[in-house]
Amino acid sequence: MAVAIGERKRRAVRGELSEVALRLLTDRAFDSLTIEEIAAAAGVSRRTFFRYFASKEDVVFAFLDRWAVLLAADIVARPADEDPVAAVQNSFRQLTAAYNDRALALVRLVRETPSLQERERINREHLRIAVVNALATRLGLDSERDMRPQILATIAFAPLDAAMFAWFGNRAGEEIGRLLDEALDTFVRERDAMCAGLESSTKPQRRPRQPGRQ
Amino acid sequence: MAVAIGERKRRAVRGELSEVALRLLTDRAFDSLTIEEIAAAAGVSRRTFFRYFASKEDVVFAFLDRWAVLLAADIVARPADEDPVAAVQNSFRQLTAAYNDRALALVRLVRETPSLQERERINREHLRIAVVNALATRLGLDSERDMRPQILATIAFAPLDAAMFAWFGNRAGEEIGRLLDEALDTFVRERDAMCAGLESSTKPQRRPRQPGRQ
DNA sequence: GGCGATTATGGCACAAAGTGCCGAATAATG
DNA sequence: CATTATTCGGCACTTTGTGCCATAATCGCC
Repeated sequence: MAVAIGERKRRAVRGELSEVALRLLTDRAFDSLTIEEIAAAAGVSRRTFFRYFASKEDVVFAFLDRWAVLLAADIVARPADEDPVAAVQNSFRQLTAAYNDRALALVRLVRETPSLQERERINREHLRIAVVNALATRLGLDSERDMRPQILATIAFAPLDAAMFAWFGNRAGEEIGRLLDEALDTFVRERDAMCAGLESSTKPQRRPRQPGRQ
Repeated sequence: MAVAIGERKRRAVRGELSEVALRLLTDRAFDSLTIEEIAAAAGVSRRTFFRYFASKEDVVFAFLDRWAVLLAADIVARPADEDPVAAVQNSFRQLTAAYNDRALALVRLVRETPSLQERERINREHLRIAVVNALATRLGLDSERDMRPQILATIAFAPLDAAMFAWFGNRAGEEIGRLLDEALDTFVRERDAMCAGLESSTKPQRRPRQPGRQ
């Protein structure tokens, strides 16, 4: 039986398709580029394209997905004694530092294409879930029953989100690492005011029963 | 000129379309339901459907969008002296209390339909942006230059997200208000540990320059 | 109420995504 | 070389979403 060592060839074709599509996308808008053209430029048929990518968006995220996987893996692999929230920060800092120009151009493309933004949102959600599970594992908690991993993940992402948002917005020129520094600084300096306000205003309204589980 | 008091009729048709679609969706899966059927059941043509809704998803979110708008408006309209983070909590608590069964069934539908989940993500993003702007206005800050509104919004959403996630997940039976209480409680009790860990681990690594703005 | 203008509607055609199916080319195995 | 599995290409089909135009409903006005 020809049991398909074609796994190697399959990768090659997939890479070629990505390559061609990304090259075409430097000139054209994502929506105006049809799969017909991508397939033709790569020398395969439209039908074959769909055997390698489930959708037009996939051909762009073939790169970006890898980045997210890398980040998640790095977070999980960090030393167990490191603070979980800090671990997320450090992994992020490390991977953004290694960002090459091509990935940066891709991020730009995603930012100005609605259908790609959707995929990015899904990616972020997956990443978040991965982080939640990683944090739960570190703390020895069940993320299905205990809310702490969820809360911790949100806290960890807060400075990241703020930095990314500023970068995507009107501060694209600045370095992402510096923006993250600023976001962390803001977070640390403002935390007392935040928590104080939250505490004083919600507690008198309704006394939450103490959750029984430890 | 027939300047179209048809605004009234337009609303009626839109409502009818929504009504019909939602009724059909109690039996059928979202993906298997075609616009052709919705239009036929409502007594209009497929082409006319697209004059009232831009996509099949819109017909579901005609209801859900209103809820998000209400929440955003309620947050903005809260007394100015109330703590911003607490304001978000209280608005959310108030609106979820008024959640009727239909909206609940809709949320279920969204949860089990990928294409609708996508729209929900967009909704959340819009809501978040609205909250950021509302917080910026309260604090007299420019959300384009200052990261504090971003950070505050994330903090405010953290317990909400945790509560919603638990509710959507394996604790759908419990009351959403109680879950929010638990999330808030967790947040308040854990905040010191979180911030301590974050501080000690990031600062020695790279000293962020103090941002100049006050 | 009738008439001209505006607006909504329906039908048609069309592009493009995505999928199922089948025959042909291709490559591995004996 | 022959067989057999796998991939590829082409074709047809469904569905979404949009542009265009003729027709029917509606409105303002006389």
